[in-house]
Amino acid sequence: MTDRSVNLKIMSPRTKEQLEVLKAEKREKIIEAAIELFALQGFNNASISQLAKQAGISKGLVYTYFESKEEILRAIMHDVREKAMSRYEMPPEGKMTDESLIRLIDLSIDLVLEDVDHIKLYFSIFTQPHVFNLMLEEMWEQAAPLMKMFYEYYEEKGVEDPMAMMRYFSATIDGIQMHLVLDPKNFPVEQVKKLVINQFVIKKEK
Amino acid sequence: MTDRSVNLKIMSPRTKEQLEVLKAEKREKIIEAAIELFALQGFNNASISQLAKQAGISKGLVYTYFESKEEILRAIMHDVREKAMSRYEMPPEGKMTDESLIRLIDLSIDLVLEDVDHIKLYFSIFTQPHVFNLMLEEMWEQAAPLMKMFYEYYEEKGVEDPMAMMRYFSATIDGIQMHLVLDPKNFPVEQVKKLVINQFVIKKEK
Amino acid sequence: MTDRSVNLKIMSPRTKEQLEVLKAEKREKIIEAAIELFALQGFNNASISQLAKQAGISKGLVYTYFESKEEILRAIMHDVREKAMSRYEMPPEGKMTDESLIRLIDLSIDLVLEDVDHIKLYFSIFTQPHVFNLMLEEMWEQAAPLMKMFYEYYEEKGVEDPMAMMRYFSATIDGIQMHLVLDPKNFPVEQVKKLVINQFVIKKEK
Amino acid sequence: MTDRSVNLKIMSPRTKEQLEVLKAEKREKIIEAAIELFALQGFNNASISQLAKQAGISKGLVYTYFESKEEILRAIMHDVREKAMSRYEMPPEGKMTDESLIRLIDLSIDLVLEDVDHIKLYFSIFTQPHVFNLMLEEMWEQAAPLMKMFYEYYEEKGVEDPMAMMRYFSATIDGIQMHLVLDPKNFPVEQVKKLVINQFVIKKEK
DNA sequence: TATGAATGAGATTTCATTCAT
DNA sequence: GATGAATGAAATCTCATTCAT
Repeated sequence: MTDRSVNLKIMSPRTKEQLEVLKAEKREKIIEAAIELFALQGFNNASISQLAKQAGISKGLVYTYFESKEEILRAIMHDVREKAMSRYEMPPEGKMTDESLIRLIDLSIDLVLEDVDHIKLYFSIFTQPHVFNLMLEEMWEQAAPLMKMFYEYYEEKGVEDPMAMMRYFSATIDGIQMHLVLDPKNFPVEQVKKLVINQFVIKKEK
Repeated sequence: MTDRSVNLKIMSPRTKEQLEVLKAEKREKIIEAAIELFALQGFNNASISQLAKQAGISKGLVYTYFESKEEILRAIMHDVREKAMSRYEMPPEGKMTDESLIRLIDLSIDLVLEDVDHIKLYFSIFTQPHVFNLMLEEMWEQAAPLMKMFYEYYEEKGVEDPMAMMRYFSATIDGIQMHLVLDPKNFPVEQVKKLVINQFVIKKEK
Repeated sequence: MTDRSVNLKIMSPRTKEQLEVLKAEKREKIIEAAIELFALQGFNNASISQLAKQAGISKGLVYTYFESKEEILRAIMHDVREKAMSRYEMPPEGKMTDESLIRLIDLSIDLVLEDVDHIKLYFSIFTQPHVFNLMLEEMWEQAAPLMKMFYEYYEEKGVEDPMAMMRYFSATIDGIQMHLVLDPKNFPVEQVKKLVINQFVIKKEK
Repeated sequence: MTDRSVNLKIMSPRTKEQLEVLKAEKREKIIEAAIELFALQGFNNASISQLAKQAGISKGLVYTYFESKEEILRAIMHDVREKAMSRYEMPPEGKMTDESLIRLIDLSIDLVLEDVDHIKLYFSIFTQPHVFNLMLEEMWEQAAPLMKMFYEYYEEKGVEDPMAMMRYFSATIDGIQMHLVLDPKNFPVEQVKKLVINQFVIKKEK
């Protein structure tokens, strides 16, 4: 007991920033472990015990960084979206161009391949009724500006029903992402990319 | 035949046929309740207690009709696929035609609309890691003949990469079904149908 | 419904005795099934469902013949003792003789061999604390006259401590019975019988 | 070093050694409670709830120390045998002597008297069909060397059928132990010991 | 900050017993 | 008498969360 208190005395107090960084790092560690575990076992079937073991810390410590199991989930979901969005450079002046659209298609497929675990989890969580309702609003908020751009893009290209086209496009992308997650090894990524671009990037103006 | 005959009436057990019918009916009742409950709460979060209450029976009785919670799940999944397959008339001689393909597209969308609850459940269950693995094999078995027909269809139409086209098609359909489930009211069904048909039904042979 | 009631009318009513006999027979059938089942699975782990199936009747019918699961147990125990006692011809004038003692030793071993199932059950039930207490009194009542005879027998033979001898004897017999039950095939029955007789039947008066 | 040092004291987790000790102590506490409870109610009829109450802990905690109800049982059985064996000093050079045999007889009776609860439980568990089979093998392994010594002992003493004698002896001891457990207060221990020694310890070589 | 023992609510499942038919 | 669907209490076990250290 005394030994330990002596050790403390010689440790210089950390600055606030250092502490913040440490905290963020440990949070990240827990999230990484959670993604792997939840993706493998499902959210409900994975226990905090397992998570703690996977992260190499104690059960109790998890609750220093997260208030509840659900909060871990929310943090993961947030991260995934954050990461995805940060990679996409929004088209200048809020106007979708052919090039920007092609980049988006590329990215929406590449992101899945780079991180199948995250996305698999994303799908499995996301389709849970209870979770889905929690996130719906936040998603629409994030997606709204992009949707608007699509609409205007197809409108300008003279597509008959730009709204339907936009919906069709986003459904197609989600379908491809889902299939990628379920069977990333055999999916013919490059050929499908070409087919998507062929269909949804409209080269000639009317 | 009046009072006396009443006294003589044997209180006899139900016949086997009666029991069979009653049993099937109650099973159906439980399944219906389960679909609604699981779709609302997710499979894991719904308890047998809740299910029993929803079905208007006692907890214990559930186990007269199903051996475990998982068996209820399997029964539902089986029903969904059964129902879907039973509605699709396979193309004659195992050869996909334009008309047959159009019917398939129609049906794959109509089925969802007719029974959003079932399909929502199907998606939410299906994307659970553990469940997905359980069903993968069974699904491929069912899907294989259809996939073969697609391949041959696109091959004959002179499509450059029939395999990719087939994969693209099935991903697209799944994406649309997912979006339908998530937002059945606002999805522009008919317009999207047209777009799908336009893209995947190839009218002119090369 | 009508058919069956018609059939009833032409069946002549059974006499009371016939009914009694039928009832006793069905009881016996249930008991036989119970012995086999309980001996195999243990009393607690065997369910009434299994018992009914084994006996070839319905669950509900069991309760026409027995008030509870425990009553079945008591009936079995009673039967076992009944059967054992009925085979032993008490010594005349309540005085134990060498011959009578030899017969008793023989019988106490032969009975086990003839019906290992019953006795195995008897041991497994009997050593359950709760059951044991229920039966203790009844057993002493039954055993008391015999014990008295042993005591007088050893007293008359001039044994130093007849009470201890009597206790030793009954413990020995129970030990042998237990071993017989646990391993009836390899136990050297005849030789052990000889050893027991040698020790506990005292040929020469003092 | 006074007030300040108090403030500095880390609320640190217990060291591994401390935990090990505490854990072992609590395990022992649970086992003690289990023995008492199981001996009183029987293994099957005693519930984990009752056990937890008896041990003064929560239901859940039982599962921190034991994986299942059965494991508690195995732990008890193991302890009983362990304790019994540890008290018996095996005869030197693996050769049974008169003195060693007398000590064994003494011990096999004294052990029961010292710990009727354990042994009562042992009998009640042990005669359960399912449990008995689980333990048979382990028991024979433990008993085999002793049995061999008995055989050789009686062989050397010129006993006619050493195998039968050995079987007879072990059955007798078990019978006595059983009777001791059932009625420890009135059993004439010392006198019966003498009778056993008289019979099974053979003083004169042929 | 870090630990993991402890809690207690709740989940799934079993089963003796009842009762309408 | 005979059936087995139905009940409901209770059993075993799990786990998110708390808290003393």
